[in-house]
Order: sequence, then structure tokens, then C-alpha cells
Amino acid sequence: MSATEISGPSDQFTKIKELELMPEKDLKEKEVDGVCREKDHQNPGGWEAECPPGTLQPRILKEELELVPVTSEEGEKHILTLQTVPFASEAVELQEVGWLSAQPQEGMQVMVQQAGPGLPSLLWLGEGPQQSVQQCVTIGIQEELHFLQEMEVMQFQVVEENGVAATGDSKLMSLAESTELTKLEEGQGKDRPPMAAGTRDLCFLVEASPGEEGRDEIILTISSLNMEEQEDKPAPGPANIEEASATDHTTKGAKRIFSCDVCRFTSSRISSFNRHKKIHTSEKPHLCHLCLKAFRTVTLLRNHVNTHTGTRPYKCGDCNMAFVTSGELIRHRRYKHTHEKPFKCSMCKYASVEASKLKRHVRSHTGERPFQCCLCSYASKDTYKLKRHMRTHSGEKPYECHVCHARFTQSGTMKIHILQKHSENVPKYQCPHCAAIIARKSDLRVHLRNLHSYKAAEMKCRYCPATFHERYTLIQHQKTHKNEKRFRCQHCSYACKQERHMLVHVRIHTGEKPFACLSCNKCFRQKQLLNVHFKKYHDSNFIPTVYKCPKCGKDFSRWCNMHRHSEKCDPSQEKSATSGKRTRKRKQTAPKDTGKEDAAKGLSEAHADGEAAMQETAVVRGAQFPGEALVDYREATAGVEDPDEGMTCEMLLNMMDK
DNA sequence: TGGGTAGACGCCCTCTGCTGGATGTAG
DNA sequence: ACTACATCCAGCAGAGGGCGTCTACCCA
Repeated sequence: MSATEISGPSDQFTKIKELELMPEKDLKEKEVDGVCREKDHQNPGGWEAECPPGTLQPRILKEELELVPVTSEEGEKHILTLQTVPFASEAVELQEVGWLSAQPQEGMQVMVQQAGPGLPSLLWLGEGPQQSVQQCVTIGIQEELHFLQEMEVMQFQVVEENGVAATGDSKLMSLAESTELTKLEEGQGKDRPPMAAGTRDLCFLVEASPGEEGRDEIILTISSLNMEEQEDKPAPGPANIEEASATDHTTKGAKRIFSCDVCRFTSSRISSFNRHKKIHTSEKPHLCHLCLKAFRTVTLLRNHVNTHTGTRPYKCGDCNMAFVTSGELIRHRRYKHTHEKPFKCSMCKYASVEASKLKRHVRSHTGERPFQCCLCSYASKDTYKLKRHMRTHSGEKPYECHVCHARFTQSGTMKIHILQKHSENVPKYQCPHCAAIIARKSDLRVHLRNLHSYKAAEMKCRYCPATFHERYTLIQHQKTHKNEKRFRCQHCSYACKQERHMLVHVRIHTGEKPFACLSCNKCFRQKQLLNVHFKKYHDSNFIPTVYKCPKCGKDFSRWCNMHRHSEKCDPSQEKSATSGKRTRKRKQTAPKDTGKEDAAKGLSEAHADGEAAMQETAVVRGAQFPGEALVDYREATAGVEDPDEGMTCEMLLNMMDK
């Protein structure tokens, strides 16, 4: 066997070419030396007792032995039992590693040669270091698992039934079959090293099947029989897939059942089983001539080639869709046209076209979340959601707005963004209970929840004793109180919106002036008026604001006076105009002109200070030109012959309330 | 053995709805 | 200026539809 003929690392089988087969009569001889005894056949359980510790899993042995009678065909039956041992030297190309324990012919040895990294090792059968191709056994096992050099003990047991080139069923060998014929005892054979204590058990099952037609060869597939370990393993991954093999479980007098050691597949038909085995191999002999992709079957290759050529032979009669396979077409028609949904949920009305969809749906009932995030506690019900969730950890934003290049984690988010930001005729959502129009449906839902939902706790109107259970009606109700002067004076026609304003007003009638100046004992009905008074007459740090007329440059202490002046100011006629309105001007400027004298010389003190306070308040509120407030003030005082202090302040407070 | 069919699995998509921070506005 | 509140907006997850691909099984 040349190097190129050696199966590569991806190959799972071992080829034995022109293997020297041992005739069954040799088995008899084998019994003599105690390697294999008739007793073993009759009492397979004895294997368990006599098996070297650690060579095989006892539990498995029992199971196998119960299930599988050993039925050897007439004629030749050959056993090859190989064992490997740890090497003493690592730097040898050919090393003696084992022996034929079944019938160790004189001088017959098994040699192993590592063909190189990633390449299978070679087992040589023959006398001495013979390297004849005819005597070569290629162990094509994944190197990471089965480098012979790494094994303490490895046992290959091969039964060849009815010759190498037999057709029909493959030569599957059960462990039990081999136990009938082979018995290994601890310490058997003088060259056999004892097993190391605590050594991990490694036992491999070798299945034999005919090789390529017309070629005289057997294909051996070697797999691990460490069943306990397999049970703990998840579904076979790429590593252990390569170990695919089979065990046939045959009950006495019953049909033979072939079960896959890699998955749970079982079959009573060897042809089905053989077909199944291929799914655990990477053997793909059918190459696409266009892209060199390999496929297991001609049908798969044909379907693949159709994807290159665009050939979709199965066309839908109801739409323009076409598919590569008939199954796709049938499913498409169910989804789009017939709406046939054979899979119905027993817990709700959901039905689906595909069983997998129903299975996924049922998780919404059971709460099952099989797909766990490795970075947080999140677990999802399907793989896609987990994949989508992982973007929250990676920060990946695969979706980009083609207009503003903003990036998004989900396509739906980007779609909404484009719709709301870059589209015309954006749909709006009208609230069915009020005039609100909201851009997003979800926000309309929030709106409905906050404003139009029934609240168990009563909400009180801030202006009256009314109570409400819906926030929207409360707000609408409170608006009715706006501009409503609910507080009416018992002594005059005055009315106001706030009670505190009425309290101040009533002092006009009672004459009460509770705010006294500490410096001059002058009393005021309002604290704010006292403050203005104090600043003006008793605070040396107080710097009165000066307002200049933009037309004539004249200074005013109050903005309202300046404003009033400037409205009628004509610099060219300033002299006559001024003289013509002497009284008015004097009144306007009375506080300034009279200095600290009583306001009786001009506008009433209350009126003047009220206007000043209003101005001050307006400035505090950030209004540079409180003209609007002033207009309100004027309107409020219009027609008042002698503006009352209380009334002025009430108006002021009302305006402040605004 | 190949073709048809059904089922399984995976991937990607859309639609939907909730959430919380940002922002605008009224009081 | 501050607060409360409504709306805007992006992030994120739930649910389900549709299709590509592959395997198992049946049958001619």
C-alpha cells in the first residue's frame, strides 16, 4: 500500500488487504493455549470474569452477551486480536507493539508505524518487520483519539465470516461474537505487559465490511466501545462522528436489530443500516464539477447542481415559485395556498405546516428554554433567538440605515427607524378616546395604559373635591377649572381663582396690614410689598434698575413707565409733549420725583409698588420685557379710580399665577 | 438502487410588544 | 429653575412564517 492509498485523517475505515486469515480450525488450536476456549462460547459471561480489568466495561459486556448469540458461519472464521502497549522509545519508526493473541503464530508480529502527523498509523502483520503491502493494516482512526502510541491497551477483535469477498451483509462483529472466540486473560502471553493501574479503559470495536467491488479488501471501521462515556456525551460531534460503527443486538430467535453506536438509529435491515452508517462518515464520492463540493449521493449532487444552474423543476401552479425538490413545493403550497396545517397544538388553537414549528410553539406553553447563553442567564427557546441575543454581548449592529448610516441590532428596528425618520406619509395612530395622534403603535398602547385605563385608586381634582378613576378624564376636568374664578368676595364684586389671593383681598375690607417694616414701622397687606419697600428705602446696597427710553434716552426707574413713555415719545416734540402731560407725567414719575415721600403725591403707593413688584417678578421669571404682564396689569387696573393696594396685589398674584 | 415523500433541523425573516432613556412641554 | 408627564426612540425579546438542506422511509 502506497502512502497515497492510505486513508487520510478524515477516513474512518481501516483497510486490510489480503489479510492472512486464520482458518476456524486454528481456533481450536487457540483453545489449547488458553487464549480462546469453548467455555467462552457457552458461557460468555465468563468473559467478564476473566477479562483483564479495565479492558472492557463489564456492564456493556453483560448487555452484549445477553443479546448476542454467537453464530459462526460454516467455513472459515478468523480472529485477529491486537493489542498495543506503551512504547519504551519514542524515536523508532517501526515498533513492535503487539501480538496475535488469538493464535500467536510463531514469529508473527504486529507492527505499528506512524505515517506522519495527521496520517494514520500502520499495523503490519507478518513475520518480523515485514512491510509488504499485502500484510499491511492501516489504522485510519482520528489521530487525536487513537494514536496507538497513546494507548495503554487497545484491543482489536476481528471476525471475518465466509471469506473476505463475501457479499450481502457486512461482516459486523459484535463484542459478544468476539468473546465467544477470544478470551484474554491477564498476564496472558509472556510479552504482554500488565495494564497500568488506573488506566482509562479503551476498547474498540472493529466492524468489517467488503471493500470496493472487485477489489480484494475488507474495510474495517473502528469505534470506541466505552459506552458509559458515550452516554455522557452529547450528540456526536465532528470528533466522535468519525468513530461510527455498529453493534447488532440480536435476541435469540428474533430478528436481528442493527443499532448504531453513534446515534440511536436501529434497523432490522442491513441495507438500511449500511445506508445509515454513511451519515457518520465524511465519505462523499460525488463531486460537483462546478464547485468541487462533494456529496454522498447522486440525488444530493443533482439537487446541488440545480442550484448552480438555477434549475427548479418543481413549479408551483398558483404562483411563480419553483423549487428543487417536490417536498419543497408541497410545503410551499401548504404555506401559501392550501394553508393545510396538519400539526395542531393540543393546548391552544395553534396549528402549523411543519412539526418543528409546533415543537417550537409548544415551548411557549412549557416555558422550556433549551438554548442557554454562555455569558448571562438568558436562555432562549430556539437557536435564532440565542444568536440574536448574543449581539447584545458582542455589540454587533449588522443593520445599517442606507440614508443616515445609523446602525441597528435588529432589522425590524432599522425598518421602523427608516419609516419614521426618512419616509413620507408616515402612518400615525389616532387614540380612539381622545385627539392624541401618536407615531408608534406601542406608544399608543402606553398612552392608553396611562391615560385611558381604569385605576383602582381614586385621583382627586386639585381644585375641587371631584375624584376620578381615569387619568384623562381627571385632566380634562381640571382644565375646566382654568380661568375659573371660583372665589368671590363677599364685600365686593372681586373674584379670583385661588383662595390665597382672596385672603389677601379681604384685607382691603378688614384693613388688616400684617406686614410691618422693621425700620419705619410702615405696614403692608402683603409681604412682597413690604420687601419692595424695604429694598427701596432701607437697603443701602439696593441699586435701582434704570430703564432708558430708546427714543429720547430719558431714564426711568420702572420699565412700565419707560414703556408707557416711549409709546408716545417724539423727540422732536419732546418739550411740548412733556409740558402738555405734566400731571400725567408727574403721576407716573411720582415715586421717583418724590423720593422717599409717601405715594399719595402720585399714583397710590400700592399701585406703584404693585407695578414695581410685578416688574420685579417678571424679571425674576426671566422675562426681559414683561410687556405682556404689564398690559395685563394695566387692563386690571383700568377703570379703577383709585387703585386699591389689595386689588393691585391680587391682580399681580393672578398674573404671577399665570 | 433511485425517486418520491415526510420529517427534522437550521437559518433568516417579519411582526409584535415591552422597556427605559431622551426629549419636549406644560404647570 | 424645577418637576411631572407625554411622546419619541432604540434596544430587545417573543412568536411565528417561509424556505434550504438533509435524512429516513417506502416503493417501484
